Amino acid sequence: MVTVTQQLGNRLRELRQGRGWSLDQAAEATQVSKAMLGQIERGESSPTLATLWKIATGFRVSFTWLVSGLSFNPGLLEKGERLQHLSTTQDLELVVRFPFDPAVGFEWVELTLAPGAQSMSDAHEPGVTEHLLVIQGVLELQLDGQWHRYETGDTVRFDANQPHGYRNPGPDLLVFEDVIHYRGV
Amino acid sequence: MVTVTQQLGNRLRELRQGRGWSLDQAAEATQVSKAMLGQIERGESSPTLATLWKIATGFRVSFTWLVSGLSFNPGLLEKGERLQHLSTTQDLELVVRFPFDPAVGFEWVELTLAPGAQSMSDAHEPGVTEHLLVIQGVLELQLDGQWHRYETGDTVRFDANQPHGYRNPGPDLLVFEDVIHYRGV
DNA sequence: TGACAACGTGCGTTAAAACGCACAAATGGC
DNA sequence: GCCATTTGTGCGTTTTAACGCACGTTGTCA
Repeated sequence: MVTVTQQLGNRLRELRQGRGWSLDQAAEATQVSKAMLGQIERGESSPTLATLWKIATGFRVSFTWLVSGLSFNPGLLEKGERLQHLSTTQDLELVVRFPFDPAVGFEWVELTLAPGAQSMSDAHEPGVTEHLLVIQGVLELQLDGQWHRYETGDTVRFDANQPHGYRNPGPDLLVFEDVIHYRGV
Repeated sequence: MVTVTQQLGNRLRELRQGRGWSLDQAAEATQVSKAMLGQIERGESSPTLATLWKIATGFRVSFTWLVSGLSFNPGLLEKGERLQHLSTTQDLELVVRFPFDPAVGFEWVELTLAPGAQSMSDAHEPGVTEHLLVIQGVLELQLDGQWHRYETGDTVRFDANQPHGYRNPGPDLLVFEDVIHYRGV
């Protein structure tokens, strides 16, 4: 598990050593104490926006360049390590397979609906696209006020910027995967 | 004088209100307390990298998008407001006309050398370019081990990724402007 | 118009970023 | 081999980010 602060630390250390600067020199150039710079390089501190800006300025590097490329990198996932049961009612279960990660721009959830269960959703913001894959049972999806039927193995993609809903007509359990992509990149 | 934190605050408030979210909703989505979100929006707080990341994640927006476009904006400069005398020896003076700003990628300094004074500089990092304009006196510039002569009104641009030096052959005072551009954008 | 809920801000507390200083290891002459 | 300097880390203090709670305001519906 490599955290964002560690990534930034590595990047900063490479930048500094690539120029042959000592922590003292970097501290003078950036007006950030060398103790703090050392902690940031070691990933022991989560710098504020102000200090990030001072670092970028001191190194004559654009702020965007300094922080670009940072990504939430969970590394290899242990089996089921990050499963999160967000909401559990009697007839609906939502499991987060992969939580949202700004680096990839989507989240992956799995929904399980008991026979007869129904889940309605209001319109999301523009630019949100859902990708569904039915794993088990039968899914009925409402779009434009009309219900569409999908069976095991079927896939469907739709713009979530509209009211929509899922239901399980039964008689079996319904399980489907949902990869939700958000626009902001 | 619009600070970086204020810019971020405005951006965040637009993002939140554009979605019709309350501070409570945003706090639940981002796992950042609404008091903190309020302070950030008002530009009263300089959030850490970790909270910036949580905000981007909660809003389903890439981190880069959230912080891109931030720029150091000093607004209209009062006459001589930001003059900084960085080093003052007997025969050399350096005045910072415009400190480095990541938004534009350069800094503007003015150097004054007494007659006979000389200043040698090691190679900078690759991608650094200096632009000189002689205001007063005669400048001699060393490049590739060879001295070149420039008089009042002359201009010269060179790659600073090499040892170079300035000297004033006299007999008058030498004054020249130096716009130093750095690559990282 | 009064009651109620929702919204944003202020306040006191806690956790942690940031600083200055000093120490230990590494480096480099002479 | 020894001394002087430099480089990075650890420590105690100060500053401030971040939190939970409560208050004043605003708008809405009965």
